[in-house]
Amino acid sequence: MAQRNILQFIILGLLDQQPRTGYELTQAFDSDIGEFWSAKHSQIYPQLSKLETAQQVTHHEEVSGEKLVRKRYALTTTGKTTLENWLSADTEPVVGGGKDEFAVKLYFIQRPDDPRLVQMLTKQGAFHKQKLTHLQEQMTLKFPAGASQHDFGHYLVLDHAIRREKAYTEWLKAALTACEK
Amino acid sequence: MAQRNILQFIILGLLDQQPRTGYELTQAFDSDIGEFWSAKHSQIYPQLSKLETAQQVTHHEEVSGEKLVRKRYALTTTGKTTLENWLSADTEPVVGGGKDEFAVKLYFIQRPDDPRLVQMLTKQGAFHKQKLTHLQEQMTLKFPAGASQHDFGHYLVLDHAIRREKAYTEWLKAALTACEK
DNA sequence: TAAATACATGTTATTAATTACATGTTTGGA
DNA sequence: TCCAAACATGTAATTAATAACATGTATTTA
Repeated sequence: MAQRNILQFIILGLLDQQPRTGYELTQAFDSDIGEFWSAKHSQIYPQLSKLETAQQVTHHEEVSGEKLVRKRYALTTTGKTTLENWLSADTEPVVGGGKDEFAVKLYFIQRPDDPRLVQMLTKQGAFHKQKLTHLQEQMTLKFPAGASQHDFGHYLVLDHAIRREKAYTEWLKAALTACEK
Repeated sequence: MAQRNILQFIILGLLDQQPRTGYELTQAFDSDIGEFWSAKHSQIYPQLSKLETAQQVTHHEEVSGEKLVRKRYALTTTGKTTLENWLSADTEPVVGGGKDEFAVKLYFIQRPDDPRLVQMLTKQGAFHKQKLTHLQEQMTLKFPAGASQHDFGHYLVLDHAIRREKAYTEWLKAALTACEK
């Protein structure tokens, strides 16, 4: 893509929650936030450098063990301002709702009796059902009492992800029904 | 990103439906298929050239009016085979469910009483509700009798898009309720 | 104690995608 | 008949993102 470098703001947001290392930032994209954004370490480390050059973040070095040096990054006041500005700015809704190779494939399979359809739908269904289960487990684990006062954003995105996966599995189920009759 | 050049297969799929010009392919991404994939003409024209070099497509020239030359592309048998192979191949489900700047923003707004929340949720809600309505109109327009034998894939992705937008609006509504109490 | 795995940080090469540049034609309406 | 909008096709510059390259440390476990 060629977005407006949203990654930088996400990094600022994560560092606002708590100071983190590049490694920890990378890990963050493997958990909840990964449902709605992703980035590899090869994108994160250079971005951290740029943010530091731009005075948005600073780091201090931590030594663990004998020689391992870890760089823990934190927001500067400038960085905090940048983050707040982004959070307060209008978010233009993305028109095309993301990319979905599977959906596109189905688009090109015209006939409901295509021999490949059932297997395709079943397989994807299994995957998304499993993912849904995992997300629901996360929810009961992290928010056993429902929406919380602190961590409200976290609750919202988890709920979002669950609803999305639910809708996805239901779509697959309906599709399966529609092509079996 | 750096996908496995899925665009090429989508172009093949679109050309399999009917021969098209680069311009018409571009337009295709503004309609239904645009819900699950997008591409600009600056990506399409070069890709068409590559596909032609690779013998996947051919074109013939049409003259309209005095001098305007249109290139209408069609699949070769090789191209048809490539397409079928792609359609038959396993589709690995994408782990991270796409990117959503709005969702990420909410993630960083911890407090449910944040003064920005209501406006944000309301605004996005209006957009997605409108989009949902538009999609539902498309559905009743194109498939007044429900799922069709021909054009089944088209029906599926429309249904998919509708369910997605419905889930999105319901999430926003629930979020609004949750942060207002 | 050896090996495997996780921790940790970077760079390089390549691909995917958008934005902007560039040019011209056709059609329909004011 | 002029003008705007849609039609039509390309290229160039830049950015975003992934995959692969590269290297080394710390911890756990067999």
